[in-house]
Amino acid sequence: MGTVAKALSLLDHFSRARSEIGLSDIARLSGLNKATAYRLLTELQQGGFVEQTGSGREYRLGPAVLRLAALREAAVPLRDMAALSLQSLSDATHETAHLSLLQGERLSMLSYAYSPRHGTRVTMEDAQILAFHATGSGLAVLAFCPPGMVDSVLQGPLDKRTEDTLTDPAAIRAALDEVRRTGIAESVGGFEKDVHSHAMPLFDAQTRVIGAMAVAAPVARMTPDLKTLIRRELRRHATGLTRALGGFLPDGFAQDDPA
Amino acid sequence: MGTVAKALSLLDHFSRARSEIGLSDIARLSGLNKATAYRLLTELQQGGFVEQTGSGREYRLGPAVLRLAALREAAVPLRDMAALSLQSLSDATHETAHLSLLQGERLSMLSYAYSPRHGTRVTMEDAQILAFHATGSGLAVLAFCPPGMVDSVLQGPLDKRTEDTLTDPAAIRAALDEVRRTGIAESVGGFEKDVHSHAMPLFDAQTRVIGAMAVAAPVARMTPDLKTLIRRELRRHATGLTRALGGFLPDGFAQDDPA
DNA sequence: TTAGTCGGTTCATTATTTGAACCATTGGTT
DNA sequence: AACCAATGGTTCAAATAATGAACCGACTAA
Repeated sequence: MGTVAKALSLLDHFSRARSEIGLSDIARLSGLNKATAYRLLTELQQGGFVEQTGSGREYRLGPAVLRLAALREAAVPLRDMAALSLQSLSDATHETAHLSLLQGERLSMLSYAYSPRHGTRVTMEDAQILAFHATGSGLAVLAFCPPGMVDSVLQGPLDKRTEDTLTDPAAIRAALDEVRRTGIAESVGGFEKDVHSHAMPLFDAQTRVIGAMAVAAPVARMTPDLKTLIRRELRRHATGLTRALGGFLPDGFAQDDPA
Repeated sequence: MGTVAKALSLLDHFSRARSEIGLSDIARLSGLNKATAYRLLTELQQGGFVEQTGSGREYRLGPAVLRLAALREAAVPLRDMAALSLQSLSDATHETAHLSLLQGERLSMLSYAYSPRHGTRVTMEDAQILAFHATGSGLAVLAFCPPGMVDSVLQGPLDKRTEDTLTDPAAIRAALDEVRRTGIAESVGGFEKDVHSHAMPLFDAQTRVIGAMAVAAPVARMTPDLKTLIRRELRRHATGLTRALGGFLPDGFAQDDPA
């Protein structure tokens, strides 16, 4: 791993749950020597990517990321387009719609939209990391990843989030075949016990998968009719967003639900 | 300069005007060898900080910055607080209010608010970089920087943006003394010919300057009464925001306008 | 054809990163 | 008060990674 990659990887240890991390902790978390972590943090700090808190001397993400995000948004108004598309999808299905992006070997929530229709709904946290094997979005993305990355993910630890989580690599590979056949991934109770989610991958201009759009509904509410509606709308919206971003579905991508 | 700092500095060449940059260009802009730039970009790309466009093979900012910005916002809701405060300041003065943050040795726009009162108004671009010597915000920040940084800025090239821009280091130092005396910086026509701006610095918990809040009005509209109003409201809002962020004004900071 | 780009790659030389050990402080325990 | 185990930060010889001139093949324009 290059020095730059190490420095950037330090940033990955920040999360909603841990927004401030001390030097020794971050060294432990990253497996780097304390002196190394210190030097890297100092360089990140000079660039404004991290800063030290007033109270303790802990580190947290700095203001530079805000500036870059503003520029990214201006260059590629993905977030805005995603927000529009998700709102429309959520309105059409009356369920929670969300969108996640593939970043390296992680899948993270970008944005979501709720429907006001039902009192109960699946709630989301943005910037949350989604497990590949336990979520519809994860399976949708994995099904269209380079084979090497599938291997790498399946070799990693596969958390058994609920009793219904798929953790057997062979079973997961079978699920991926099914996703490739239909173009849509389903996960019932794999992440949260009562959540039924459908997801479809999104692609860039080289037909590489960049993330997934999904609809999540309470298991109790899922009926054959709702399922049909969700699949149709999800397909329509995800295809539209891929196109809007300048991307293309890969050749042979399943265009219609099997009859 | 460390390798990490070099990599991060590549990201600084992206702007609204240049959202996509080719390998050779970015090597030229940064003064790095093409091979070096390539390797750094590759590492940044693996981390999701840049990505290559579909059409050409040019680079642009990647999705990782969005995720980090979301986390930064969650950890330090500065942007939200700033937006509220700016709106209030703009309502009170009926002019454009804006806020910039110091990042390393650059000052960049975070956010702004317009007043609907007047047809003509000063318009802003966010993530814009502000020159220290040519803007009210820049002078406000510089007046409270460590001396070393003032020297470093004054040694750099001082762009003559308009015929009224201060470019003589001695004149600038005199202006900084005045800012320290009153707590508020003024710049008339230094950045854009017809803009009169007032700015006050913002501070963190260690009383280090972190940025500035400013009000920009057309020169034609500036009257003694408006000036008094702006100075009073700016002082009130900037002090309030510094406090809200957990910061403190330095000892001896001018609390009231000289009589 | 020629000449000048471009993105990307190679490899011997060189300069940077690395990490064990070391401070000086701090906060808790006995 | 003495002690212990943390903390953030620093040092320097040894190990490793970064560097850059030259090169490649693919384009484009003249």
